[in-house]
Amino acid sequence: MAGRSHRKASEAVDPNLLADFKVGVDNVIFSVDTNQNRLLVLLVMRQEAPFLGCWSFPGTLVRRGESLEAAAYRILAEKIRVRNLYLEQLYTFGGPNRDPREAADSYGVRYLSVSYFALVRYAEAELIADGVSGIAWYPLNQVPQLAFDHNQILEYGHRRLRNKLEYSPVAFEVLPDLFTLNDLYQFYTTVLGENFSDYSNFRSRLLKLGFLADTGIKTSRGAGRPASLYRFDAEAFAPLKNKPLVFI
Amino acid sequence: MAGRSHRKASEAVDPNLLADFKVGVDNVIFSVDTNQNRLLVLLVMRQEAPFLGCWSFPGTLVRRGESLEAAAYRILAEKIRVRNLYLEQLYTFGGPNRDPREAADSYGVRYLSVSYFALVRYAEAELIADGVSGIAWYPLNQVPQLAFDHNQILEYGHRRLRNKLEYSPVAFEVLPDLFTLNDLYQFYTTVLGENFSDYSNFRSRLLKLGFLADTGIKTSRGAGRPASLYRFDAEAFAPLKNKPLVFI
DNA sequence: ACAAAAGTGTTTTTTATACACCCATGC
DNA sequence: GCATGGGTGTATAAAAAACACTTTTGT
Repeated sequence: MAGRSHRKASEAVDPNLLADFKVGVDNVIFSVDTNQNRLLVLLVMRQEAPFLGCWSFPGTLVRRGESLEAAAYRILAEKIRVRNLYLEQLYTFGGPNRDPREAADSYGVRYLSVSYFALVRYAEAELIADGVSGIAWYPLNQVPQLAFDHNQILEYGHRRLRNKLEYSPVAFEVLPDLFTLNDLYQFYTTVLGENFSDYSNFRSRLLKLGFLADTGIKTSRGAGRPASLYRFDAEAFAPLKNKPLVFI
Repeated sequence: MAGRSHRKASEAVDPNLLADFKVGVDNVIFSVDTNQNRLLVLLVMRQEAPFLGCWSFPGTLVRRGESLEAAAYRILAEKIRVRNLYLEQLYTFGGPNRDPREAADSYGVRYLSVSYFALVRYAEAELIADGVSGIAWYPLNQVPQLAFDHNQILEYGHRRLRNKLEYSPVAFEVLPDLFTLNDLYQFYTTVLGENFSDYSNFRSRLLKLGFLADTGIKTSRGAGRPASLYRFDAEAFAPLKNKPLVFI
């Protein structure tokens, strides 16, 4: 066992063995376009090497005195203005050679990425285009080759979204404040796949839970009977918060 | 918005603003003592400052060229010999001032901890006592004040264990190779709490799933009818792998 | 009038829950 | 023979799944 010959002490005696890191934070920001039933992810065009001109997640390196989460909020605020935001840590990618800058630097600085998972409302989210850097919502099935290992990070984020949808009310972080039950259903099907449930059953199950308030307002989308607009009632949901498995 | 005045470019122009990190890896290693029905976690006594003499999770700093996971395996192998090991990333804690060494160093090196969640079999796990450092299994409800933010990490790990128990077969990573259905039931109750299910129902549900193979071997624990020893049949489980929600 | 979308209800099947009861062993 | 833990079965309640049907709009 290689580690045994140097044991604990070596780390104190020969600190040169330790890797030096810069820590980056990358945000996988999801949203949904209710009108077109498309799941979206926010990409920005890199303005600097490495991967100049490549699409990537909005990211930044962590500054002195700054917490990881604060860094995540910082780039987010640089790229997008939102009223509502859901944010949680996703995963940490830290293998050597995941960032080409490592090779160039003979002192062996490593780049580690702590990724965050975010949900915003499409209509409320105002992208901050500074005229220089590209920024755009991409439908999930049209995401191109991304910088670094960001395609892998996206995989992770997508899986997290699918899982969270089943047992937590994250859908209401992405949907507009007022939505029809069909909007909600369509969102679930686009994320979870066609055959997750019958609309009629989905509908009655959700309504029975009692945290969807009918505003009485009707909305008409072309032909057909107008639908009621619903609102997520956080108070009514509160008692169910720690109960397992409420959706789907 | 403070970030706006320097924007992206500042990071390249004034790299002093970036924090320099050492990255640590800490393992939350769980096991069960089937005989006493106790959920255990592995702690080691710190041999150096800071928190000298304090109990903590086995951890190490990541070396040059070493991946996070490799570092996790490395300390694990230094502290314990196992035949079977389940390991996955848990969470990354990286706020400033989580490590007292940061304050001492005027150059502002930060210490970030990527925690890992591990499961091992108690009977097969051989602790490596080097005569110098303390190492011990602690029942979860007797864990003392730990070094750094390790009590918080433990919280996270415990929650992860509870969740995973419900939808994945991790129990069989901690239980001995051969176990009685009662062992399994007891494990679930100690982790999930008394009232998660009736024994009889738990039993028939699990058996119906078809991946528990009865070896026919009987074992007697004092009085009462001897119990059958079962084995987890990975092959029979394979087709259920990606199905949601199989347990509890 | 009729197609399209919204919304309701009913039937069937499956799963969960609560127990009651039989079985094999040690003392 | 009886206490102790192991193991089986059944009756009831609840939830999931399938699907038929009504209602309200636009054209």
